[in-house]
This record gives sequence, C-alpha cells and structure tokens, in this order.
Amino acid sequence: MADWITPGPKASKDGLESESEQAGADLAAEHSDAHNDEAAPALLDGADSEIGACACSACPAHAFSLCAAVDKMPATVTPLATLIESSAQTVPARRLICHPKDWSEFVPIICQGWAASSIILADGRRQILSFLLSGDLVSSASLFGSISGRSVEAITPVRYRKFRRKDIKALIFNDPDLLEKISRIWIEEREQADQLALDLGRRMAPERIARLILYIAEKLGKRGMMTGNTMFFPLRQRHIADATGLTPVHVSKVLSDLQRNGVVQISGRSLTINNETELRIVANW
Amino acid sequence: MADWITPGPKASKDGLESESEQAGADLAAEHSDAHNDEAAPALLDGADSEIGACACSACPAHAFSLCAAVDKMPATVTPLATLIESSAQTVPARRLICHPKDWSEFVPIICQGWAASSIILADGRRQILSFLLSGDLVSSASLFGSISGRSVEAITPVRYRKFRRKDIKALIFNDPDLLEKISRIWIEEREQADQLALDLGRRMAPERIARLILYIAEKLGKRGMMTGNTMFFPLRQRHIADATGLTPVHVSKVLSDLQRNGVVQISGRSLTINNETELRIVANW
DNA sequence: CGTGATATTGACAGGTCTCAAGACAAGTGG
DNA sequence: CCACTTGTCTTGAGACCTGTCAATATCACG
Repeated sequence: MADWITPGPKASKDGLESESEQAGADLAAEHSDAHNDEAAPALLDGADSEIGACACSACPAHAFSLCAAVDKMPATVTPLATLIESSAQTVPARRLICHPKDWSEFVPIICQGWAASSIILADGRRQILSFLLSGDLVSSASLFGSISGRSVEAITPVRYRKFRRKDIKALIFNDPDLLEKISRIWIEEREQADQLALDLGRRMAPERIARLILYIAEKLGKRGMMTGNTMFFPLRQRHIADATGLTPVHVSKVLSDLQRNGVVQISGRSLTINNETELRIVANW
Repeated sequence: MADWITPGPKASKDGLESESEQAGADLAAEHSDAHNDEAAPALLDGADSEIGACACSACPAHAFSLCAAVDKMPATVTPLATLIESSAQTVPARRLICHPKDWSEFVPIICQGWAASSIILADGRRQILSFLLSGDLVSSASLFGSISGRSVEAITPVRYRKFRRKDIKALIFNDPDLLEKISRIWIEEREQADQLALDLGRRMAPERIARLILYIAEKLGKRGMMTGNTMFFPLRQRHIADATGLTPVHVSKVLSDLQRNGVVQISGRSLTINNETELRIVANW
C-alpha cells in the first residue's frame, strides 16, 4: 500500500440510502407551485394522461429548452408519442432520477422542481456539477451519446420526462434551427463548466459560496422566479458543500458569517439577498 | 470593505508578461520533433508556404481532429483557402496564442507542440482547463460561438492554425458525419470537464497530480507518443499547479515524494512512470 | 557574470477538515 | 400525548493539508 501518501478526507456519512421523506418536502412543492402558478394543476396529479400532448407548453422554461422545439415539431416527422418514453413522472425529494449506469438510451429533462447532477465516487465523495431547474437538460452532451457516471438526484419533488435519444438526435440533426439552439446551450454549458473549475481550483470558500448564491439568483431571475431579492432556496447545506467542494460544517460557518453580517438571510427554504453589493464583493464578481 | 471575510491567497507572482524565451524551449522543439518524425520537416520552417494544401495530413493526430474532415471535404463546397485564416503559424514557448478577448471570429487548432487553455483572473490566479496537443481544438464549443475569457498559452514552441468560424460552422451543419464526429468530441470534452471538477473539488493533492500524469500518459499513448513508460513532459511545475489548483511549491513537494518513492522519475523534460500500479493507487484510478 | 525562470527545502501560518456534542424540526409508532 | 428516529444545522477544539514566505541552487542566456 501507499502508506506514505496522505490519506484522503473521510467521505461524508450523510448517505443517500434513506428512503424516508425529508422534512420540508411539502413546503418545497408548495413554494415551487407558488412560483409556477401558470402550470396547469391538472397536469401535476394526473401524470399519465395525455401522452400525445406535450405538457412543455406549460413549462415556465419553455423558451430555453429543447421541449419548445419538440413542441413545435410537426408530428409528421416523428410521431410525438414515440419521442416520449412515458409522460411526466414525479419523484419525491432525495430520490435518484438517473443512476450512474442508466444513460444508455434515454435523456431526462426536468419539468418542474430542483435536481442536482453529480458524480459520486465509490468512497462517497461527491461533486455536484450543476443544479437543474425546469426545462434543463442534464447536459446537452447527453443528447448525442450516453454519458457515464453521472447521477441526478431530486432536491425538491421533481417532475421529469425521459426522451428516447435516438429520436431526439434525429430530430436535431435534421433541424438547423434546433441545432443552432442546442449549440448555444452547449456554449453556455461549457462556460459554466469552466467557471466551476475556476471556482473549485482557485477560489476560497466564501467566494465560492457567494458565487453560487449569485449564480442561482441569476438563473432564477431569468425564469421570473425571484420576488424582489428573495428566492425559493431548497438547497441543503450538504448540497452547497457538494457543489463547492467544501464540507457541510464549513458551509455552515461561512453562511453564518454571511448572515451575521447582514449580507444574506436564510429562513425556512427561502433566501434573501440583503446586500447585493457586499455579496458581489465577497464573490469577487 | 468586507474586512471580515478571510482574504484570498496571494496570486502567484510568476506573471506571463516576460517576453524572454524560456530555457529549454529548443530542447522541447527537438524532443517534440523526435516524437513526430513523420511530419515533413519542410513544413516547420517554411510556415507560410502552400496555402491551398492542408498540412493536417502530416498531423500525427489526423484521425482525431476536425482537420481530417476539412481535409476530405471536396473543395467545391467551400474553397479551402477561405477556411484558413493563414497557413500554420509558429510561436515560441510561453507566448499567448489566444488572448481572452480574441475569440470573435477565428478558431485556433494546435498543429504541433503543447499548449494550455486557461482562465486568468485579474489578480493573477489562473486555472488551466486543458492541455492541448496536436490536432486539439481549444474547445469544441468554440466552433459554434465565441467563448470569452479563455487564454491559450504555448508551453513548447507551437504551430497552429486559425479557421474562420463562420465557414467551419457552415461546413459542420451541412455534413452529418462531421457533426457526428464533433458530437463525440463534445461528449469526451464534457466528460473531461466533469472529471476536472471532481478532481479539484474532491481530491487531495497527490491524487490530483497522479491523475494528471496518468491522464497525459494516456493521451500521449493514443497518439503513439509514449516510448515504453517514458514520455516527453514539457510541463513546468507551475503548469501542474495551475491545472490542479495547487501552488508550485506544493507541487514540488508532492513530486519529490513521488520520485523519492520510485513511482515516477522526472529528468530534463521527460517523465518515466516506474511503478504504474503504485501511481494508480495514489491516483485512486 | 548578472538576469530570469525554475526547482527545492524549511519554518510558519492559515484555511479547511474531522470529530463531537447539542439543538431543533418533523415524522412515526406506542 | 409522548418517546424515538432521522435529517439538518450550529458551535467548538484540535488536527492536518496546503499556502506563504524566504533562502538557496541550478540552468540557460546574453
């Protein structure tokens, strides 16, 4: 054995194995609905109705996502029914939406709720690569080929769809407009991956956390999901830790600092940016 | 000011501003040539000859890269001459190939030598996102739109080309085979970006460095640029530091450990993996 | 021989991790 | 209604990994 190398940090023992529902899951759903009140409530409970009609027209992120293009597609090209593995499925919080080995044929798209895409090592270390909101693909790369080793976990209760990659791919290759749109998503995704590497490699803990908050606020803002400086914020400190390469304990200390100094305020599952200027200074943004 | 936050680490003072040639640049070129002896030497000095003929046919990474497709393209689609901004250019080591604001119109491709693609902050902190070898694009995303804030720096003397994005893009959109090939590059790139985030966020220094060495060895192996367990290794410890999110001082200590324990051996600009099993244990690979 | 870049080494400091204990909220079963 | 569990958050003490600073050596180069 390599006993002269320094041992790695112990993996967090907060496993994913528990199937019990988390506290606050209902609150999360409620809050999420409050922000997406244009979604037809009928679609939420009767998940398996209407295979033919794409529910994406009710998706708040309609304009950003692939669903829009699928929606506009004349059914003559490919019958829509074959594009959709099943109608939207709903899973409770903390459930895995995609297992690391589950990428062979289908591409999931988040319809509603928050999810996290991450890599999990055998020893339990985990790195969250991105948070997914309504209309988000896990990665645009997943449209073209199976990506391995990625897990997708629901943070709030999540409604999602799975598309058959083969069909989606054919659709994209035959539609220059769609391809153009995908390539823009691709560039944006690449940009975000680069920034993540920069954050993890070269920034201190308060900087990383402040940037994560600002990034999420911006993302929510684009979807009209900010009310003033307040946003629905279902992330556990463990999620923040796994996204920023820190430990939950340290995240707690940094967030306490931020709140003690009146920069942000977190209560329940909502976060308010009280002093955006200061937050940007901390974030070096 | 935010005097209650912990200050960030001082940026490394090893700036890029110096224009003097580094020691060992010629050695690097020599060595590189030794590994790429199938490249016609005439192309190396007479860089501006033969605009019409694509020199990529001599590129050792021919099969991996976009150049192959461009090469096969019938000239009737787009005259090759218009695809190429200028014939291959050669820059000495430590020169910037692409400035952060220089991505408006052209896409660089490395023909020969080693380069590093990185993000550099105003305070000097730098994160290397990838090392580029012959045939490598900086990022496949750059084919579709300008990416901002990325710098590309020559590590050895580098020969490269710039393609006009508009033309390349048209080429790709009209050739399904090429698009398929690009999408495979994309997936691979995404995979590597994910692994980088995992490395930076969740691995210890020896793990990161060992993985970097193994990754480079694998990359060189695919190009037939390994001789046994020995490879040309022009990276300065500063490059390793900037790629792994560490400081040059700490990289030196970890590498010293690795060499003291007979895992690897570095002399001059070449690196030998003496004990691959042990290196993989350290790398957790 | 002075200069600049690089690499090595040691002492020290500091950011983050580990471990532990406790508080709190929510759900469960008695 | 009350124990009990589970998950989350907070706080403190101490350890450790890595960064900072400094001195020195080497090498290439002009």
